[in-house]
Amino acid sequence: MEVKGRVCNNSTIQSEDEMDLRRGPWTVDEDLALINYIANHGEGRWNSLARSAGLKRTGKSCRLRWLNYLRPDVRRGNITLEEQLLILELHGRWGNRWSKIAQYLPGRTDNEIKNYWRTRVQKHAKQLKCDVNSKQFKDAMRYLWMPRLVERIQAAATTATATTTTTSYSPGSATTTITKNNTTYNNYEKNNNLNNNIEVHSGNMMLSSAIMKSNFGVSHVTHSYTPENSSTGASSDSFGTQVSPVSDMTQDYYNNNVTFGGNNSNNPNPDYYHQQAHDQLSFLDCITSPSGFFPHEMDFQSMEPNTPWIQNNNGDTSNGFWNVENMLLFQQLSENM
DNA sequence: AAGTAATCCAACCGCATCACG
DNA sequence: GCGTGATGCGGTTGGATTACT
Repeated sequence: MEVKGRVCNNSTIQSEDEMDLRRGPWTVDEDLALINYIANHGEGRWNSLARSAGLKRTGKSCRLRWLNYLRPDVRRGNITLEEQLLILELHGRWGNRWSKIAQYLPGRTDNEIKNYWRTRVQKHAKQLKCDVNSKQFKDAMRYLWMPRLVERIQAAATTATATTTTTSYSPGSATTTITKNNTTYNNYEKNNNLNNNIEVHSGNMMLSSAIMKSNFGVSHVTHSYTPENSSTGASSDSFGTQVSPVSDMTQDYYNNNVTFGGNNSNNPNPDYYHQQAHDQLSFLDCITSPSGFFPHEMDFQSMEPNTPWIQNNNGDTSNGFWNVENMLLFQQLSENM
């Protein structure tokens, strides 16, 4: 698809390049051009970058493509249960502040989170015939959906085998420790050393661990994690593993064989995780949300994991979450509030 | 197998804010 | 202080894919 650029209303004469701007899906060649240019010159100054790289794209388009797709630390694949839980919680706190929420889900872009919210969460609201921002729906999320997610995370954690990664939680210091292959990493600071393969997010796990501890008496979680094929990695929302349209050279890039700015850094933006570490939610923040995440009256601990309202016929608990029984429970819940 | 509906998500748009001369 | 360009953010769109009939 090739679309001519718009003529500015001030009628200034546009250069040939500006008049020939491309729009629509990016080609592999364009991706490679952008990747190569950023590998050699770094990112920023997107308009001039687009011109210098020989891309007939706007700077905006280049920036978006890089940030949402080509950046090496962009995480592909399903939104995990932990991530779902975190998104629900953080959205309850900040609303549609997608970029802010994305800061707490390393590798996830604001766009991806926004899409998740619009497609999955709003779908549930639609099924309930209520507004996604209504108190009714927020309560349903808080008292039905989120506890169920916690249960499933716990279930996945306890049944996991072949563990390569453990996550522990230290209440006093609000520190999450990740251990992989006998190497220990603390919080985000060393996340970059995980070579983009291990994808445990301490922000998520801190929240999840905290909730598990406070609601289930679990103080230490051992968590097996294989992003594309694990009980927690596979979202109950069924969307397939995405294959990036990349060539061998791009694969080299993903395998960290391309250096950035000649400094051998795998991450073009080394401050990325430091910022997240700096903004990290505290443990108390996590378990004491402004809305009162788990009130004592709600005894989720005693809930049977296989109560009918939790599962549909397929055992799927997300897409089919709002079945008839859920609706009834939801109604009862609404009436009691 | 074919047609249709539903869903997903990459990309675009407009607006707000920031940085700089 | 003002103008301009760059950047960032949230909302929306539309093509591709998947599910359903």
